[in-house]
Amino acid sequence: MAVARDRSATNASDEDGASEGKSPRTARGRKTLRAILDAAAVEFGEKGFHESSISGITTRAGVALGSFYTYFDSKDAVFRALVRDMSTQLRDHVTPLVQAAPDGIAAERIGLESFLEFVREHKEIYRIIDESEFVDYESYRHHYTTTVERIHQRLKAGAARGEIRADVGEIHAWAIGGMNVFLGLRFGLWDRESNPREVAAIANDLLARGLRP
Amino acid sequence: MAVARDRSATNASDEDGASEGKSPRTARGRKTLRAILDAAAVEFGEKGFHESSISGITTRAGVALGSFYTYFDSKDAVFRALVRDMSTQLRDHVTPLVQAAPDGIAAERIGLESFLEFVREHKEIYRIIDESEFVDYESYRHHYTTTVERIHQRLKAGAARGEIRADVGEIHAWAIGGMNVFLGLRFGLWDRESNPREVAAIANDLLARGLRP
DNA sequence: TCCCAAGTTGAATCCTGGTTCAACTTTCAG
DNA sequence: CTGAAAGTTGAACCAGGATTCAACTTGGGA
Repeated sequence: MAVARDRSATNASDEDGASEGKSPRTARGRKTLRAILDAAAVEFGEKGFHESSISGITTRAGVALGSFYTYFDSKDAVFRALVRDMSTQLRDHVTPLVQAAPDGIAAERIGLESFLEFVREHKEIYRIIDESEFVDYESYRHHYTTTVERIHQRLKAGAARGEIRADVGEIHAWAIGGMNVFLGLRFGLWDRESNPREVAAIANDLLARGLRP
Repeated sequence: MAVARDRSATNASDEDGASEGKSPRTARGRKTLRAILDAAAVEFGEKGFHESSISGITTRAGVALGSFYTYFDSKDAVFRALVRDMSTQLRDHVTPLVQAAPDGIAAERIGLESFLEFVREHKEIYRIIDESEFVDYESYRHHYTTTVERIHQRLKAGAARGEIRADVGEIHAWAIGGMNVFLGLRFGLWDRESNPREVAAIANDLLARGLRP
């Protein structure tokens, strides 16, 4: 839910979610921006981009309609900010857990398991990321490209350590990425009962034999 | 491209793509309906649901704006018809090829390969199916549920024949489904150079060891 | 304390595009 | 051949909602 988290906000560039050259200058402004971003996450997650309205966002945020335009240039702009933000939050949740994995194969199991957990906590993620395909294709492409690239790097690292077959490549990485997204949809979003650990274990078992050297 | 294909149009229910109780009664009407559906596939595929307009569709179809409402109740209604149609076309392309596979593992290879081919021929499919998540969630859920269910059935059949591990289940099916969708996005839609056969072979090799008894 | 930049406000503007409808044309059953 | 049903037409209507803007408020530095 907390969308604009504390960051060591470098300077007045962007880095916070605001549009180019619209960063808040005071504490009051930062508070308002955060309220708008959080409200937008809820509004977009609930209704989707097109059904959402700026006034819906500002009402939720408890600020006036016009204040929105103090921080964002357009409806598209908040959405873009949100996609970047969700993408970052997800990465920040998964990365440290994965890095603590004992080996390359387990890393993928933990990656999936922590992804499932994340989805349970943030049901908005699918609607927001998926809808970026239509609102801002660049963000969409960027999200999946970097996500899969991270998987690919992990696989190569595992291969270097001799834990994974030497010929792993991009195709394997995309296959794993897709597997994760679908399992997240089915067992993270739709079925909130199943146990993420079990799901991840079963999927990982499938993968393990295929990935071993 | 051909969206409303010949069907042994049973009666005046729906079965063709038109809205409830709006089926054409004459040859002229059927021709117009087909033109509208084909145009809608192109328009939606190109611009997405919200950027598309009814007038854009009717212009492409070469008919007047009002004629649209002779066959569909609303913009949503054509979209729904289109999702059902793409979903059916895809199934009809893949199923016979898969059924001719020598064994359960090869079936999945051929399933992926033929899916990649289909995507190359129908770039609209991703935009249309994906956007149904926002326009008509039921259709969206239905599409993926039935698609994965088909994979699941194949796996179980393979298991019964002893070609696939006996404990295959829904999780494996969703994993494969996700893998296919992502590989389709990356190597069917984005990169139109790569060879579907090779991609499918590599992905299937990953799977094979995990699926064998 | 005073002042100005930063921030807030919400009514008014503007525009897009879905949907309606009444007049007109074509088809085809009897 | 003929009339009613089916189909066609596109101008006009209308709602929703993004964006603008000029007046107003706040807060912190000098």
